[in-house]
Amino acid sequence: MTLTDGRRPGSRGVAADHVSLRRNNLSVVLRHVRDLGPRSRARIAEETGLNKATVSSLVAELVERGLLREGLADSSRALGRPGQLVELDGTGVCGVGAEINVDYLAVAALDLAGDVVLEKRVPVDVAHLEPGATLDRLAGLVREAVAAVEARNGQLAGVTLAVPGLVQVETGELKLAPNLGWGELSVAQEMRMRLGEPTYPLHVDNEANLAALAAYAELRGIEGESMHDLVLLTGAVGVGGGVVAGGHLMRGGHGYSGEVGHMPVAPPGRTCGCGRTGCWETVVGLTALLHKATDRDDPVRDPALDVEQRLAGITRRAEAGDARTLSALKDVGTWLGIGGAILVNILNPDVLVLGGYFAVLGPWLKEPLEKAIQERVIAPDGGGCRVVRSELGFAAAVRGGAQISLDQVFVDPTRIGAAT
Amino acid sequence: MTLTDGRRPGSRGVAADHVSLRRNNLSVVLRHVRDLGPRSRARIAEETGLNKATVSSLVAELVERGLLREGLADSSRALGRPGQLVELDGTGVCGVGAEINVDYLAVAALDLAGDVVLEKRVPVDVAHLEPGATLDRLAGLVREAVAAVEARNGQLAGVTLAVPGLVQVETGELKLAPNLGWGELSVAQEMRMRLGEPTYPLHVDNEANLAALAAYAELRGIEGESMHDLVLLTGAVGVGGGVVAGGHLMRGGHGYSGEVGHMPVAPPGRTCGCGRTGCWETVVGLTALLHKATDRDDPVRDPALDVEQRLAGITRRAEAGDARTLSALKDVGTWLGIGGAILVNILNPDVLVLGGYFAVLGPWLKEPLEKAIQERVIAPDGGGCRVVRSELGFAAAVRGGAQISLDQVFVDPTRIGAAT
DNA sequence: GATTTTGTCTGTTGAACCAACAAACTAAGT
DNA sequence: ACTTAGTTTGTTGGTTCAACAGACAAAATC
Repeated sequence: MTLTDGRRPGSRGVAADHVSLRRNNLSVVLRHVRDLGPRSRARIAEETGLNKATVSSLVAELVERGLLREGLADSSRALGRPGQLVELDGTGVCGVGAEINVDYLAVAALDLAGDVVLEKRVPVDVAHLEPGATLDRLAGLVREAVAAVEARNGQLAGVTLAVPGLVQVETGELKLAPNLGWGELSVAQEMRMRLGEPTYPLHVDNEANLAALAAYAELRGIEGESMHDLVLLTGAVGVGGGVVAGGHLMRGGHGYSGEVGHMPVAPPGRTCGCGRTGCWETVVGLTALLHKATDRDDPVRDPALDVEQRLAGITRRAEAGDARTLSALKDVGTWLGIGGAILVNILNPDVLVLGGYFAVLGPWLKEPLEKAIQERVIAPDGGGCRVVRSELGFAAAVRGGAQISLDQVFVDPTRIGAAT
Repeated sequence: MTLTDGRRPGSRGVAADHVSLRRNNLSVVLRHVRDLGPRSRARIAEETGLNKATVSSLVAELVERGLLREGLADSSRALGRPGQLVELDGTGVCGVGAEINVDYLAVAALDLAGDVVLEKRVPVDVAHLEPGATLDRLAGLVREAVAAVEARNGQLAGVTLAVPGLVQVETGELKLAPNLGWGELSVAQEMRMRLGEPTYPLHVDNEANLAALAAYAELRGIEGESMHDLVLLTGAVGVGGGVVAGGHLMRGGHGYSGEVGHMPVAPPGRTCGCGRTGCWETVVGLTALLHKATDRDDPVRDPALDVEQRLAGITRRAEAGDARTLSALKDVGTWLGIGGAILVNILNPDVLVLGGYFAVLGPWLKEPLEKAIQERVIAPDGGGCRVVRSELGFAAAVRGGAQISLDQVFVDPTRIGAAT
């Protein structure tokens, strides 16, 4: 991770002075403890290459800022004086993520340790509501989350909003959200107004991007620290894609990257929401699955049901071994692999993560998907890419939003807490 | 650009001390002068935010290392004492790039200012030669380039080899190069042996990746410094893709990214070299163009002709307004746009660069290509992506190889020159 | 000569480093 | 049980290095 850099990794480096040097090393120690767990000062010094005295000084400052705390004595080493464990102090600082999606609003607050302080999701038929009314309700949820953080005496690192559309990250303006039926709208400005011009940072980002970030954090715990490249596919009505490349979220030149749903891979068939035919999401979106697996008058297609109830219905049938359901799932899995192979050939990720409804139905999708990828990827052994289900479900984007707010604290710990 | 980082941007930051602080600021000043041109110390201080005294000290060290030199007096400002211009000293340090391709070997040496010291290309029918024999000949070219650098009394920053295949960058091992007919081979080790275990760094990288890097440097001069995201498409027998995202070369988890030639976008037609049908390169590769534009017994298809002679033939006919040629070019342009739109939707680059034969025939390909992209990209206005021809032609990869060696000097100027 | 700008010089500050050391513990010997 | 040697931890005092701040001589214009 950069030290003195701004947000753009490609930019010319920035001149550094003693302050940035200190900031860097504070960040190094803090992230070291986050990633590798509680450990003594001596061990931190050994592992980071910093001097023992320096580590002591850095830890003291981080403790004063409420980011680290001293824990128990370390009895793991046999000989010598036992060290005092230093661990992440989750209680002090929290980040909040909130999400607008087609049929729900959601919010999450995470503390510095990544533990969930509050998580809430309410069904809302956003497409049939005025944007203003939706934002009113979202602001209510954000206020609840902020209140929960304040009730814990926590400082708020920031709030990040996830939107399923094209977002200009720098300004927080939404350009287009076809699934919501929204056009241009300055979401950041509207929300700042509704939240009473708050002092904490408020950002807006693409839903799939934030979900990818959450999956990245989730999977580094499982797949290991050497995992740096990931593609997340979230299945919903459409298909969203988020890319982490070299440990950084890939946003593209104008923040419009990851629009994978409209790759023209399918044979000309159903017309897509974008007006064309042959789009990937016409064969792997939830609608496509329902059309393949059920008849028009099937009870799972009842408009009164929400996504999760429909998925529960499909899952039940698949578990019972219903032939038509299984065949439809295999079909979707194969198409998922055909598009997935394109992504793997272009991006060569370490893992391809299934999110949203793909994660729920993962057990049935995974096998045909992996087969299709193995057949189509040019690199030996599928480029070493594994297919993995995310456990975060529909909470991935809000988690990612909370995390990206917290990440700023890890990059620059001096943002938080009293000055020395 | 990072400061204290290793090669992997996602890795945990590295502890910094006074030495890395100095290294960073040396790098900042050096890159500042490279990117913004000659200027006085006072101006560098003003623009970078460093102190005047600090800049003096940094410049002195960079001059001592042979990376900067003092130029003329700056008479641009009206009032006051004129400054002494400080400029890049190209003469001291050079980087070398070399390339193995299907029908030629090439080498280039660039100095620190980016000026060409030597550039050479020799036709070689690599596919019908033993790999060992090819490497022997390549080693000869590299020795020529090194000799040219030494003749100028220049220090060699490094040598980078470009190969049209899947390369493991860390080890320098080639995994697969279908167009050469090569399998697994440790190119780095073989070349080090042939060059007599040289002391300078020797790396191996994918040809399209290096070409993308060269195009990035080329276009930042034209498109401006705010350009950070680029996709390069090199047309040859196949199609290669290179991606620069956020100013960094995107390599993927195992270095296998950018394999765009086999996206299944075309209708089932000719069988591709990979054994499947419908691959992108079956409709946009040079062979596809020749099949569309000419009959079997057409003189441009004469096996005695090389690529450039064939292209010259096609160009001549297009300029003369030959209907069949123009129609074939329009066709290829449209298919180029269909695949290109996928890349733009996924990666949202600032520019899509045409390299290799696409650049040569760019005038005829560009219009249908842009039309196809505009129609298929979801983001407004094609995601702000422009289509641009590269002027580097078939020298892009060697230039990129030389540049990536030189880049190391800009990141850490203390690698070069006498210690203070 | 007054003014403005450049670049150097002197001294200060801040942060990391180094070496020494007291504290806290284990293990072995008496 | 008590002592002693050996280990490891974390702090302290002093050193080093690099950036900074301000003063100032030099070199130009007006």
